[in-house]
Amino acid sequence: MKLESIVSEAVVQAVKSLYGIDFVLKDVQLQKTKKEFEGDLTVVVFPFVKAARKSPEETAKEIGAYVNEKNAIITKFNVIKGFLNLSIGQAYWVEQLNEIASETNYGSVAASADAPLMMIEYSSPNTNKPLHLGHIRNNLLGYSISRIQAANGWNVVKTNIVNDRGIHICKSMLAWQLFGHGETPETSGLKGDSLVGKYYVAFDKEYKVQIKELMSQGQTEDEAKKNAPLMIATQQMLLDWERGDVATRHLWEMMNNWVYAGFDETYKKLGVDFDKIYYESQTYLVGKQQVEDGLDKGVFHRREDGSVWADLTPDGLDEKLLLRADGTSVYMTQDIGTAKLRYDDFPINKMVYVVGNEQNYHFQVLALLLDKLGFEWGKELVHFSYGMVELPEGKMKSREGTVVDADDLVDEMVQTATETSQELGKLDGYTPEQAKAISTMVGLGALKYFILKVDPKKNMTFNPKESIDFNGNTGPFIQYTHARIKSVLRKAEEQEIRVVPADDSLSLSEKETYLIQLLADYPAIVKEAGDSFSPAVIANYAYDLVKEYNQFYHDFSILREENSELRNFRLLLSENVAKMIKNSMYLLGIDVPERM
RNA sequence: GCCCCCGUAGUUCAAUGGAUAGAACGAAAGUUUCCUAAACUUUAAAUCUGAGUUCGAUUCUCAGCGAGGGUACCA
Repeated sequence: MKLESIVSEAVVQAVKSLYGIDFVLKDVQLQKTKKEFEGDLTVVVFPFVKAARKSPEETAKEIGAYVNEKNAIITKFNVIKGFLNLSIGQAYWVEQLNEIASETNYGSVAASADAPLMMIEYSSPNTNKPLHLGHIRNNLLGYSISRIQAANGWNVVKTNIVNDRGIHICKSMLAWQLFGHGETPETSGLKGDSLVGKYYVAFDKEYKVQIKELMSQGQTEDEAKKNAPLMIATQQMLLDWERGDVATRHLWEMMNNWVYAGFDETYKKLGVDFDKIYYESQTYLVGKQQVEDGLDKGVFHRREDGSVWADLTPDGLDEKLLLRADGTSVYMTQDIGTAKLRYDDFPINKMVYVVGNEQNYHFQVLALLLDKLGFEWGKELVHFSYGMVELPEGKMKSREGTVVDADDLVDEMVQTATETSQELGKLDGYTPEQAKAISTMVGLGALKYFILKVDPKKNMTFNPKESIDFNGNTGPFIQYTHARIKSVLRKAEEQEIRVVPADDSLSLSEKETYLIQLLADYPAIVKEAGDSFSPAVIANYAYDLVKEYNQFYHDFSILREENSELRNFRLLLSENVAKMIKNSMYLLGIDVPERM
């Protein structure tokens, strides 16, 4: 049984016996005892003070004395104000360590065949420009949360909806037609997605010129935006695309294929993947059909100009456009169609959308619309809403060229890792392939950890001028600690020291028992990360563990310890710290090296 | 206008309503005949303002100030 449960139960029993009041386990507030006080686990006794009709100190003392006497694993207690600090005997900790050591995947719940299925959508790029830093956060969060939910016993299907059609794609296509002179990735040497992105920017540049011109002729800004020849041509192109015009489709296919090749490279570089990819071009018609069905059912209405709307004012929201006056579909139409296809394809129990918080409203609406259309799972969808990545100057804007390109950033990180390794002489004597593999791991680790350690709900700032650190609370710090432990374990092996279960007659330091306590926390951390959709919980845990271990490593000898039982214990402890580092980094999608 | 988020050391991030608000970077000072110094130790440094609820508020409520996002034919 878990320590927390044992103690909670003991306290409930103590309160009942001492004061005759019934509390439930949930009422017992437990926390790790702060470092500056003696003890392992602290009970907050304020909730019981009223029932006890005594001062907080007295109540704490009485409860402390009771649980100390009745429970063998509680060996000591002390009281400070309303806080009851309990010390847990080390026999318990040693037993815990042996148990942790016996399970390779301690803390993970394997999914059974009939486990519920969670589909997680992430990435969801537009095919008009390359991926940038915002997409990196999305991809890393989506990938990590998939692993975390799998570790919590879910069957997970990772999915991606590629927004491969629509007015934005037509902009790139039109600009390429007008200004491209037949340029291809091969002739330009550019990555396919970058090439297409170049024309998206070119479109915007020319569009702005046209707007300015029309405004100088006396049109308002809104009129000019509507009447600019480029915009009219783009809208025509979208209509041509929707009615299947061969030349338009051909151009579209060609340019999208360039983009896919580019995306594949970036995904591979980031180490993310998908089980099932949907394309908007294949789902939007299903969406349109769903909207038509909604019209028939009377849940939507058509305006005089032909546009279709959902009236959400009874739900406290606005009216929402579902089909434009010209009959073309919008973002929402597509999402409805995609949802329909997904639920036809998979027995989904929970649908998760990893999408930025700028779309909170969109998903509020989507949930309502799906519900109105009769999908019983509509209201159950989870919008895993994460914050924006901002630059010190503010938001990134792809049209203004202030975005941080995903490929460039990864390359820079790996480059910095390579240089740092060389400076420190860490990779001397390694083959170039080995050195490259380690630098890649470390560079990516730094980037991923930097992004994932932040609470996903919060906006975060990234300063491109200051490179991401490799010291302190960073991925490389955690990777380094793993490599360090592995080095010790290799040396132990060379000395033919076999690591066996620990002996409970040892005398352990506080640092050592605290490390075991941290290891034993892992299952609860994995659960919390899953419940709250927060890889940051895992990241912070790993950092705490590693920080604590490095202090231990500094203060104590492992291989040079003369007492062989103690030496064995420390090796076992180290081995399991390494295991937990590796397991927790796995949940973040970060690899850890054997040496660095 | 309306709706939603956010405001913690110089900077980037932590803190289920609980003890003296934790880290990291940066700044200052130290640790290496010793298992990897990408480490360890020490110092200085913060809850936007004002009320309220509470035994107890960074956390909850209200008001103010400041920043960001959304808001009906972009995705």
